[in-house]
Amino acid sequence: MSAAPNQPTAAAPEARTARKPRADAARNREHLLEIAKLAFTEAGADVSLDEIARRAGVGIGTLYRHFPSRGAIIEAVYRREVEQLAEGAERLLASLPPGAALHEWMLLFVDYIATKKVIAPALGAIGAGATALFAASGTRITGAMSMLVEKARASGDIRADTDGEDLLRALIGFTYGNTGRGWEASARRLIGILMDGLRPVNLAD
Amino acid sequence: MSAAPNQPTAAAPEARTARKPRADAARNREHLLEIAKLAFTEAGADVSLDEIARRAGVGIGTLYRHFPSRGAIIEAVYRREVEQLAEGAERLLASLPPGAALHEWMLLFVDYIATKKVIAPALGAIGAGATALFAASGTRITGAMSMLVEKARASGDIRADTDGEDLLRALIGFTYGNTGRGWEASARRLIGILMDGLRPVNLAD
DNA sequence: TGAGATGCGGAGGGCCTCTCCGTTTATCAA
DNA sequence: TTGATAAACGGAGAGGCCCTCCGCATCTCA
Repeated sequence: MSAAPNQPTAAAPEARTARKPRADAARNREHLLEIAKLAFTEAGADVSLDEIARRAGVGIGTLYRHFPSRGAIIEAVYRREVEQLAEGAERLLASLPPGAALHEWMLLFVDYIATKKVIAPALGAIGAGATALFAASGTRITGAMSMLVEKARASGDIRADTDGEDLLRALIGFTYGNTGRGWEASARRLIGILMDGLRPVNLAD
Repeated sequence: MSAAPNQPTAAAPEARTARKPRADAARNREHLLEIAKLAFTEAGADVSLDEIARRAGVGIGTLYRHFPSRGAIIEAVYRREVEQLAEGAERLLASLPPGAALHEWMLLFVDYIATKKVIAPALGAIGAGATALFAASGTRITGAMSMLVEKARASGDIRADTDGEDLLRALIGFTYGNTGRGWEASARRLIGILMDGLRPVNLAD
């Protein structure tokens, strides 16, 4: 390969993502992920990709350029869920008192589990890499939870002896075994009770 | 229930299965399960059913009469694995000293996990009932393990303070997290070490 | 041994995944 | 502003898979 400089003359603004994603392409990609998540949760992990493309209002070719296989789009949806959940912690902390942020974030967690439940089997079928993917997402989520708990303890919104990992285990317990219809409502109720229990001991009472 | 005798005149040999499975049908069913297990473990849980039928040397219609859906055959293979593992405990106890039987059975367990790893994602996709199925199989396996440990303790082949559930947890630990190539060999080595550690304390040493 | 029940095989319909390529559209230099 | 050009779009179609259906073969029992 010769070293022909086929780059543009000026140094392009590299700070975006890679080089220059066309505007419509970025929009379509994001929109596809949004629609795909809805489709997966509503109709199960084996929705046809034709249907996702149709619902998103794009051609099937467009879907396949962005996600070259069924596994790729499932994995992308899952990654996006984890990312949104982790970012949600920071967003909530910026606009709410730490205790309320923790409460809201645990409710977000219920939605996360809802999609994870649907997607996990399909991801498992992909096989290689799925374990590593789950491990990475676990770390990301543990980190978010730790940050929330730390801030809420520092502000005195929750008891000083609260442990982030304990809380995460409780959340998993609230959501994981439940298979019946109302499991999401049940989980939300339990989160409310848990938050009540986390209130610091009030010496004035 | 009234006692209307719609049975054949003589008391038929009911001990087989239900009423009268035709010989060739029973043969085909068993053979299909055997081939299906091989196909699943070799080529993953998404082998085409056409291929399973072809490998088994029967028509696709035959496969579908015995197992009306993809889920049905996967579940049947899994049930058969559990059953063979549980029966293996009794078979081994009948032909070996209890300690050796326990050792051999734990090696069988490695094979069981190997197929379970492949099949679990596909079973998960079936959704309803999968949880109950796993629970039932867990009970069956725990029972087999308890029996083996009890006999081996009674005969003095292993230490008297051995706990069956501990051993099962150890086995799961040996096999579950491992995803790399050589995990089966590793598990077998660990089982050997575990058995060494289970030898009763020899006062004469 | 023969009649009827039971099981077998595989062609084919319908759906799904993924590829390929002509057409459309965004970007950028002049 | 205006072309020129590279990037992205759309959808027809190939190939494969799941499952059904039904005429034929085989087993079972009187």
